[in-house]
Amino acid sequence: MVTIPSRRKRATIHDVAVEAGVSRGTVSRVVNDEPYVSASARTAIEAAIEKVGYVPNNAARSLVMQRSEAVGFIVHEPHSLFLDDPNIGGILLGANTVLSRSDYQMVSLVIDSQRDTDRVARYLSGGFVDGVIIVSARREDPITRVIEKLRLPAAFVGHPPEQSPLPFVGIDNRASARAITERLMQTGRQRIGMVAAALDRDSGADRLAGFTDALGDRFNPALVARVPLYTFTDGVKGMCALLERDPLIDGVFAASDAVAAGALEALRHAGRSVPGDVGIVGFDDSSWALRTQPHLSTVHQPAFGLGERAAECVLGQLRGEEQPADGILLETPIIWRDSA
Amino acid sequence: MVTIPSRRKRATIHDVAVEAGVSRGTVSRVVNDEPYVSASARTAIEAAIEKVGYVPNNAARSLVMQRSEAVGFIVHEPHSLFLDDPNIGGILLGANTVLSRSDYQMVSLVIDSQRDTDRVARYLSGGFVDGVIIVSARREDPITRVIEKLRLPAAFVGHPPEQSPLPFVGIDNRASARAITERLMQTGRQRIGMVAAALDRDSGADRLAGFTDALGDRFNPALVARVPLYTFTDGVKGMCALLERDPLIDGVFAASDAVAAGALEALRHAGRSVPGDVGIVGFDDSSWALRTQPHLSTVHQPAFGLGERAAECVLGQLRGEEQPADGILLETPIIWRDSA
DNA sequence: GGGTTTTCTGTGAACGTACACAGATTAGGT
DNA sequence: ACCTAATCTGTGTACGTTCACAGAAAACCC
Repeated sequence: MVTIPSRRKRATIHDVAVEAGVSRGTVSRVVNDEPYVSASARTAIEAAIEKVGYVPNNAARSLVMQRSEAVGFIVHEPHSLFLDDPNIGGILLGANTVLSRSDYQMVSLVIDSQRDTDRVARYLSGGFVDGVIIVSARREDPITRVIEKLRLPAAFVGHPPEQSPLPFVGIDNRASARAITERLMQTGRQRIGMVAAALDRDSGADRLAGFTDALGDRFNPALVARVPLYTFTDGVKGMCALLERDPLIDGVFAASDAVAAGALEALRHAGRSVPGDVGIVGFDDSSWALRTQPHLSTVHQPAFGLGERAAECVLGQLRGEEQPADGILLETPIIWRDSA
Repeated sequence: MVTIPSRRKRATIHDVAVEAGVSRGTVSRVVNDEPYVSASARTAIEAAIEKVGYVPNNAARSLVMQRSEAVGFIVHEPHSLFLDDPNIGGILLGANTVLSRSDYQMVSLVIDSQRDTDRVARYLSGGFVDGVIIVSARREDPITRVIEKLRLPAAFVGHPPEQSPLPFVGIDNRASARAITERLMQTGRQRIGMVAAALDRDSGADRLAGFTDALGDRFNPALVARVPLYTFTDGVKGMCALLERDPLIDGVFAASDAVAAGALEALRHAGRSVPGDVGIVGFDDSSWALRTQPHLSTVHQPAFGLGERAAECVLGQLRGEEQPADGILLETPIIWRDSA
């Protein structure tokens, strides 16, 4: 009868040591290429590693080293973020680029339910990551408490959580909204409205605030349509509402590019030309901006840069450097295209 | 002089034991809520855990348990996938949903460079994950070899890697392309062309093959425009090429919804009406499909379902169940809207 | 050739947990 | 009151590394 070695155990550093006729210590030195190992020992060990198919066990390593060389990238509310938010991919890649350069493994953790929250909290607590980057749409995030309690090096991206000492990297939504609204006013529009979205989030509220800042005395509360989400369909609805309230409206600031695309659709339906009858500007400079006809004038959101800076912030903390208590705000250039 | 406990060491199970006046074993039983522990001990231990702020160390646990309760989700070529591929988010959420239900932590690993490939390979080797789901656009993926060598439970999603025994979950691109082309033919179109994209990938090549299958004798090689990527801009280019070759073209199968959106743009520019002059169908049923005017008739790709099945496949292997050697193909219903 | 430095190697302890085992206590049935 | 069974608890070992330390060997200098 033949015994089937259905699942052979993984080779350990000890197996390599006996195979090469040396001690564990010497093998360890070769694996982490430290000095003070003879040429003969080195070649023997390398051959042995190849022969037994040795790969170091990270769990054991991070247990004794007290670190994992990994940084978590937490995405909360993925339904809205992954499927609608065009920035998330850029942030992710920016963060990965920086972490990769320092040989940190980025692991993204998706939180999609209460169960996920608990599990991710356990994961973070368990020493599987040395730091964490959080992209959250929520003002108050239960995972924030866990991170604070663990004193885990962290960085928020997008906008800061309420009442949290954690550092963050973001953009100045209010100033950017003000800037692009002023630019729209300079085109000579007289009746400017806004489709404001996601007012329950900092970003949404700030964009509306920037809009009113820009209009000053000329602000007309009736020309603000409020919709729940940064989506195409909410853009359609919001624009329809504005047209009903003022058929002569000639300028619109949409809270996001997706909203702007929806507004464009509503205007087309209503027989208005853009930018002829109505000038419209968006926010994000996402892939939406070039998919519409005409292309959108919008505020560029430096997604990749946000990811990079967040990663640098976490790496800095890992190196023991003190980080600025205030958040970092990145520049948001205005991209002027054809829609206004 | 006051000593500042700048970074207090994390409490261990041993600290809890001392605090509660019991042994490590009993604490362990409480933490993993096993039976055979008295009510008094339990309350004392729970209080002690709270007091010293104990959180179990996963690295130590997975070292002794020889498993990590985590499954990797590898995304290769994120530039094209995250930013253009509308399916990735759905796959990710589907996989997470299933894994979450079994209390597995899903960790996504992004491969964006050679350096990343090596690091991810080390990460997988190191015992940080018990299994892996791979979403790759590449036919030949270096990470595949690593996984095979490690005998790590795995599942490919999208389409199978070449010459690999690893199980996969996907759709039948060829049959789906054939089906929707036939549906387009049934609308009475006489001169049907295709904007074929990404012919270096299985999906791209299969979609073209399905198209020629459907046309049979009526296939006209001149009416196939080949473009490199599944993108909007390539769609514009491809459609322009088709219009040049046959100005009377009245039906188009676009290799993806993004390509179809580009084609629509080109047709609008050329003054053709859709679906009046030209009928057009896409592939993916992505968010593009409802953003265009008119909405796209397309092949629905069950992204969420693909993720679910891939996760189930990996979980099955972890439970020791034998998996079907052949891949699993999911249904792809045709969604008929206004563009044809 | 003796002493000092440099290079190389092996050993034991530690990291924080789970688990098997043994021992102690309590409960249950005659 | 005794025996058996059930319940509860503590101890030692193992998981696979890294690191400090102690020696051994080689190299170098007067």
